[in-house]
Amino acid sequence: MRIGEVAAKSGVSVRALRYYEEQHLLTARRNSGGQRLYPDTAVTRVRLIQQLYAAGLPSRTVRQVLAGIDSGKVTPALLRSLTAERDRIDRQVQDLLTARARLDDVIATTERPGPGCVHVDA
Amino acid sequence: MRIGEVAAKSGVSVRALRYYEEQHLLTARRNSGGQRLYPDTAVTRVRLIQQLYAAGLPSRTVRQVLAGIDSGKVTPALLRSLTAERDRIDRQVQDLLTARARLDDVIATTERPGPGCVHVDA
DNA sequence: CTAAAACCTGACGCTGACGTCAGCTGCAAG
DNA sequence: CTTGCAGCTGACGTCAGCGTCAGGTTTTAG
Repeated sequence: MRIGEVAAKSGVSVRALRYYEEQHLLTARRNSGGQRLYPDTAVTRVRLIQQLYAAGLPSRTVRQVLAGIDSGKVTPALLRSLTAERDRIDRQVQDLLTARARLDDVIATTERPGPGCVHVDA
Repeated sequence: MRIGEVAAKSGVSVRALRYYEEQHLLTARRNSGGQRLYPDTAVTRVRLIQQLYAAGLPSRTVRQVLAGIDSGKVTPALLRSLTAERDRIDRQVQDLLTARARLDDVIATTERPGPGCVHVDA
């Protein structure tokens, strides 16, 4: 597969794929003309990269995770890093739910008019 | 209260407070020397700002939310904006939980050794 | 064979929420 | 009075994940 097809199938831009290569997240063979050739598994790998990015992992950590998966073994250092990220994700989910509740407060004051009084305390 | 105390009590930097003023999220009186003077309520307001930022709202939207709270009324346009943000938050939480599950996969392969086989499909 | 896609490598631009430095002023303490 | 921290206003730096040209090559369709 060439880069355009991988981009289409994985839903990211061609630029992003080249960026991933720069960051050593994704490698590709080259044909005689210098164009990148990807195996079919690249599509899933890209989707995984996107998911990890969506979780706020920096490319450095994504690289470590992928290295762990590729080698089939996870170093203790990576393990600590992963559990730390997992905990961070849990906190972030809590933050999001808190903010969500705040938004609902504001939304509710409109739907139920009257002396609009959003709880702003602590 | 002067800016340093607000920063300490709300857990953000002095720079951030001045930035909030630039963005019209937070106003302050000035003393004769030009220094900012904040009411006690500023601390709670700053925490609210932080929570909304943590949810990924851009300062433009935060400004609208604060305006809505300050005036006690929410315009239909803001309401649409808020529900859109709320839906975005819901999607983001889902993404985070998905990524969290992936991290758990990787973590699990280590704790239970063997032919390490993380599900990377779709 | 030729035109049009698709691909290539740089390299600069963008966005947002601040960090940080420079150079100056205000203010409370000894 | 003076020392020294706290505050002030610009204004440029940062970082990440790409977007977007520019200018040239390779592949594909007709």
